[in-house]
Amino acid sequence: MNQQGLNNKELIVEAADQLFYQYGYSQTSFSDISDKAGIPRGNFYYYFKTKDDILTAVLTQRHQLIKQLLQDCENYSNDVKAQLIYLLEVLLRDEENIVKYGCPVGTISSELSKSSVNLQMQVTDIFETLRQWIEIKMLAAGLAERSKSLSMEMLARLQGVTVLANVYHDIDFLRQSIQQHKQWLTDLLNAN
Amino acid sequence: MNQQGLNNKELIVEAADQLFYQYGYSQTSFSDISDKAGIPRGNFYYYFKTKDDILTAVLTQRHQLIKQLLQDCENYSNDVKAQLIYLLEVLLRDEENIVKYGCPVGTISSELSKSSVNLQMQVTDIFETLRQWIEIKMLAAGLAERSKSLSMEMLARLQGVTVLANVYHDIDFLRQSIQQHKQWLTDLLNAN
DNA sequence: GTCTATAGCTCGATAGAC
DNA sequence: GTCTATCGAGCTATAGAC
Repeated sequence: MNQQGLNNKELIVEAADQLFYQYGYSQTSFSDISDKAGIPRGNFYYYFKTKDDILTAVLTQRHQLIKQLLQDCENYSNDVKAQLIYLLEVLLRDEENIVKYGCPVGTISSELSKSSVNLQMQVTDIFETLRQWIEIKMLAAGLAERSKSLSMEMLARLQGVTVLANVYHDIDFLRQSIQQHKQWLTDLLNAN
Repeated sequence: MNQQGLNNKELIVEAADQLFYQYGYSQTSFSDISDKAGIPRGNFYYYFKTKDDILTAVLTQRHQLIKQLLQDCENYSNDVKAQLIYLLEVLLRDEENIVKYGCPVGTISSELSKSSVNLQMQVTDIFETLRQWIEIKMLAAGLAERSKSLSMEMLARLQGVTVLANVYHDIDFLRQSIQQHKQWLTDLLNAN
């Protein structure tokens, strides 16, 4: 256990999580991870058999984080509109990194769609967790027959804004788009 | 010159273009390119000094293709709305590959934002060519003060839809979203 | 211009001492 | 559980014959 209360396995996952986000999965080597985690290379194989196993652990951690954020939204308010708007803020809270490296889930999805089919499915699961939560909220707001397509539309808007903010490294565009998205949600939910 | 009338340099760029799209830049090796192009590895360095030089040539080719597509839109119609709708169709024409590998410009942008800053700028140029063309069309449609933000919004929509179609490998979602996007354009331009 | 051979390096993964 | 040493494969890039 170190100062943050993480054991070696958790230290490896934490270091890998950051490096995979900043440099991409295939561009991150065991040496990079071991340097950052402060754990010798050879030691890794006691905890993980392959590099893919490390990515699986990282993706599981990101999935858990998303579930936690959704729970935070539930705790934040009882009002569906407030919950959805809060989700926006929470997901795009880390503005600087989004502008620099894109969406932590969307970019790894993009990378994996060009190589590993197995791991790609794990990322789809994360999107599906988010999408289903949004769909349920749309249902609760009385938008029954459009709930599925609206959940997809909301995710697509988020991803699109993130990609462009990353392309142009434009934090102002990101902020303005969040405001527009809030307005879209407000119009959508008030009209019902 | 081969059957397609391409010289060796063009053959390399063509093979690299496809492989970078399908497997990503860092995941594509010289061997992969040489196998596909049918040209020995060592021969590459007569045409390109580094792997980055090949990517630069590929990005230049993709940029040229986008410029050609925009010219096709100009030739297709004199009506701004028809031109913008035609652009949508042209950009998302290759449905199968978009669902499998994402946007050829957006995904390389995502990969490069995690590594090379120099090459990233070349991708931003491609986006900027597209965006400026759209902005000019919005201006021509009488949407002067919103033309810049509308051009960004249109690109963001396209990217978002592409990312989600790729995440879910859902070609129907892609098609439905194009229809929605057309409706958005119609409402926007008719209201003015 | 075209090709073979290979240098020099880094990679993911393993073996085995402690 | 922890660590060092290292393997074998693959990588980008180069040298030099033809």
